[in-house]
Order: sequence, then C-alpha cells, then structure tokens
Amino acid sequence: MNSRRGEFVQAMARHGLRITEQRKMLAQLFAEAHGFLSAKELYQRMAITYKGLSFDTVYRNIKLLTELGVLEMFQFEEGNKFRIGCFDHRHHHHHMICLSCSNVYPLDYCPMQNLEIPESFQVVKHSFEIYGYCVSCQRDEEITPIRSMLSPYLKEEQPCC
Amino acid sequence: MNSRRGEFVQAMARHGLRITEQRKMLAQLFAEAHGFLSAKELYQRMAITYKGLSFDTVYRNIKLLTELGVLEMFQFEEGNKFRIGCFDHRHHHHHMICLSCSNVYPLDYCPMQNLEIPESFQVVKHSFEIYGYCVSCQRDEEITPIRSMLSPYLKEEQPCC
DNA sequence: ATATATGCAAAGACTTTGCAGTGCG
DNA sequence: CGCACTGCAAAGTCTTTGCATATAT
Repeated sequence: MNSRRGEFVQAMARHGLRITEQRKMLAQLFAEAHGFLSAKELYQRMAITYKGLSFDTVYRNIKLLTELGVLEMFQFEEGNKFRIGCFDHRHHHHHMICLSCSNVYPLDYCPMQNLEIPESFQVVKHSFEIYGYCVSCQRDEEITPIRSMLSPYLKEEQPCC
Repeated sequence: MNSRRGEFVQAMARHGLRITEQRKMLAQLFAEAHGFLSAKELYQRMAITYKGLSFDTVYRNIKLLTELGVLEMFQFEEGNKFRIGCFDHRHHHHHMICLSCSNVYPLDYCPMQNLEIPESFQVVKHSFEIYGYCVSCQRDEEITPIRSMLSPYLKEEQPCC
C-alpha cells in the first residue's frame, strides 16, 4: 500500500503544499488506514514517532487537505472522521460504511437517477449512505430488519478507493 | 398551529415528564418553527420571555426529548439542529431540506426499495437526504447541475410533519 | 411529600487563532 | 533566502456534569 502514500504525497505537492515531516506521516497513516480516522486518532498515532507534535498542526492539515479535496470528511455520531478522498478518481457513487471497522465499500448506485424532475425544489446536493456490518465484522445479535437489495450494485466487497 | 404545541406537550406527559414552564416554551417554539432549530436559537428565543433561563436546561431537555423520540436531531455542517420528530407518525420516508430556510419537505421514496439482497453486508440503517432551495428561497445563481427526478414522490411541496 | 427539573458554575471535548520561530523549496 | 509551515499557548464553541434549590404531581 505504499503507492497510496505516494499518490497522497503527490496530491499535496500538486496543490503546491510543502512536504513536511508531519505531512509525510499523515500520508503514511491515511495510506495504511482501512477506514476513517479522527483528528484525535491521527494525532495519537503521529505522536508515537514524532515527539513534540502539536494538535493544531494535525487540525490545520486535515482541514486544508479536506478543502483541497485530497481528504474527505464524514460526520459520524461520535464526531468528524477523515479518509483519502475518492471524488474525482472514479465516477459518482455512494458508500456502505461498516459500523464496526469503519471500512467503506463503494456502491455503484445513485438514488437520484430514479427520480423525476422537480419544478419546485432546486437540488444542490444529496447524501446517501448505508450503515451496517461488513463480512468480517458481521454480528449475530442484530438481524437486518429491512432485507435490502444491493447485489447488482456491488462489484465485490472490497474497500473503496 | 397550537395543536402541534398540544401534541408536543402530550408527548412529553406520555413519557412521564413534568410539564414545566421551560418545557412549555420549548413546545411553543417547536410548534411554530418551520424548519430546524439549534440549541443556541432555542436558548436565545426562550431567554427573551424567560429571564434567568440556563443553557444546560435547554441542552438537557432537547437531549432527553431526542432520546425519547419526541424530537429529531439532524447534523448540519453548522452543527446539530432539532425539530419535532416524524418517525412513528407516518410511514418511512426521507427529506428534502432547504439550505436557506431549513424547511423540510417529505419525500415518499426510499432508495433501499430498489436494491437487491446483499449476502455480504448486514444493513442496519441508512440515510438519504436531498439539499437545495425550496420555491420561496429559490436562487438564480446556482442552477442545479443534476436534473433530478422527484415529482412522483412529492405530494405537494408542503413542510413535513 | 418527594422525586424530578432547574440554575449556577465549572469542566470537558473539540476546534480555531495569533504569533514567533523553523525549515522546505 | 523567503515564504509556508510548525509549535506553543490561548481562546472559542458546543456540550456535559455535580450540586443545592425550586417545583410539578
């Protein structure tokens, strides 16, 4: 997974950002991360190898990288989390998010395609996310009440981007 | 719209809550509100008529009422906002939310209906929201890029619940 | 009467900001 | 070498908590 790290560094360079030690570490962490990372998690992991790291550096960077589109922010109930963005890379799609490992799986289906022209409402954006448990985190306790129908839109169950 | 206030008060009573001055005011504000209200907005409006109101009373109540299902919380980019819940009342549905006035319109369409059984992913919940501008808030500047198709799922454009 | 709700004050979590010094390009 | 980036410290925002008092039932 070192190519992801490289892509991340290149993306930062492309935006004219300086490649500092702290940013290299961010790239490393996001490259090897499977799911989302919170600011706190990032700080804690970076602080292990980098003594004297400050919290605001992490915040400033993830905020900047999110604005540039290198990172993608997601609002969980527990707070904001981040991952490598997958906006431009491929076509428009949505996500299935594992509530346990926070892995993200792509879903090649957009609910907006099935809907008809609204005269009344001027659509700007939309959100569609499915939450549950992926194969490895499957739990017996909670059986899915809604038997939803996803298979044709799932390539194979592999983490997104 | 005083029936909404009455329903709200009754809902609180049904849950065994005491009907205090502060809670009556909350009922009033939510009854006459068109869109979502933030904790701050609630506090400010309540503080006008009720001197000596404390912030934590508002927080404690909206948190409690959200847990009881009387209120519904929504995560906006600007922060959490609340409105009278519309869970049990009617059937499952989704929302179109006006980015300007934060009015909410019901959408009788659920993207989960079109999807097929996933062996792999155990669905627990899902989210689907459309953001834009309602008729009264329509803006010329931003023309909707995606010409989405909503009309058959819109009863008429009237605020939800 | 008594358990619940409130006000006050304080703390806690998360995020942002100003400034002086460091280091990338 | 200059400008962008960092660390430090402080403040700002939103939310929660403990405790004594007030109040709904």
